[in-house]
Amino acid sequence: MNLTPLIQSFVLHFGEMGSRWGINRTVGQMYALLFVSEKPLNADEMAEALGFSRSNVSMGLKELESWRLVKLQHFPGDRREYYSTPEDVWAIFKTLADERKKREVEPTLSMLREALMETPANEAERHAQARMGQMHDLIDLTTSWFSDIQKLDVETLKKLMTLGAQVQKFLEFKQKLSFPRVSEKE
Amino acid sequence: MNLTPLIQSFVLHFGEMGSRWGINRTVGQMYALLFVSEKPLNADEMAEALGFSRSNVSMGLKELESWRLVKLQHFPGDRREYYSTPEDVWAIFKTLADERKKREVEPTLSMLREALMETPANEAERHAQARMGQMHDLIDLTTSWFSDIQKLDVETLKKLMTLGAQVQKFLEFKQKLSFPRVSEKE
DNA sequence: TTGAATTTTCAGTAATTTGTGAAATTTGAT
DNA sequence: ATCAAATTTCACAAATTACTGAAAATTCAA
Repeated sequence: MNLTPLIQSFVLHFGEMGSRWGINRTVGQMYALLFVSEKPLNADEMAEALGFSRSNVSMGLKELESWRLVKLQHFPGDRREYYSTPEDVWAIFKTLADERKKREVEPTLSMLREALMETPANEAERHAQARMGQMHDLIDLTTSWFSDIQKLDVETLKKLMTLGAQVQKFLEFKQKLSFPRVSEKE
Repeated sequence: MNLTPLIQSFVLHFGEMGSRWGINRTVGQMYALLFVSEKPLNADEMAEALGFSRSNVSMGLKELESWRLVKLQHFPGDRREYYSTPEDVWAIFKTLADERKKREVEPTLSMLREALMETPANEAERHAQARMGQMHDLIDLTTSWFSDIQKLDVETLKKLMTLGAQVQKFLEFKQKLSFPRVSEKE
């Protein structure tokens, strides 16, 4: 791996983290390399920089494309394909969240909903369904909220986050508007 | 696996999902089994229900304990250890988030901060640092916001989520308070 | 069309991760 | 202290996943 120590440590860390999140280590490294690269890279450059076989890079890029995490482009007079990552880190984050939602959250919600349709055969199943219901509601609420939030433009999102737990005050305020003049209890 | 089809499909799905998130499939299944179980289970019961070896269950439980995802308890006159999951799904979610933050997010932020301290040796490194800075800020903002939000009690949290993107209105409102009487342009 | 450049596929191997059974350790009742 | 019950450890085997090189397929310029 002929990268400067600075970039190398980033690439290696990212590969390591990737593997903890169910992403192949070398794919994580490829992504990290593209992320910090000044200019788009072709597969040979990546294979060379990371010390992987050309075919491994090809498969890794396919994987990254399926996650919509890389952009493909061409340069005039050069047949090779050049890859890069979007510049906007928030956009990247959103893409990743969307894709995980589609691949993991939605199938899980479907499975839970189907299980909840069944008539429980005994007390154990009745209890299991109650638990699945709790899990379903948590996932459902969390992810719909998340996609709501995602629709905000980045600047609004940043403001919201910077505000942090202050939002609580807003909720209290809203509460008062809905039930004016009610005593302070609760 | 001598479980009813309803419970079995939940357990299997959960194992599958676990493995996509970097969690050993059998550990995922063990967790799922405990999650839907009416009463705490001991290791032998789990091994029996899931068809795993006793030693595999032992290691899986250690793993789950390290994530603080299971509760251990004893019953009078029984030396064996019984495991269960917390009843409150939101509490479970928070534990998981805390643990992932500690294990993955914080080390990543440290790595990024260290990289950002270095003096860039050339233009490529300068650019890489800029990118790492962007990533650092996103992770930092997102996670501090998340831990702020997490501090809210569950009821408030639910209200907030139910509100969804309406929060935007709050932000606009706040904006007006900070700069009253300024013309409407952005 | 031909053929060189480029990318993809895939069968086989390598590496890693997971699971097991037997042995060792710990626990607690007597 | 002793011993059986319970749990943990760990070396090995099994299973899964990742990587490679060679061959096949695709692309595009001439």
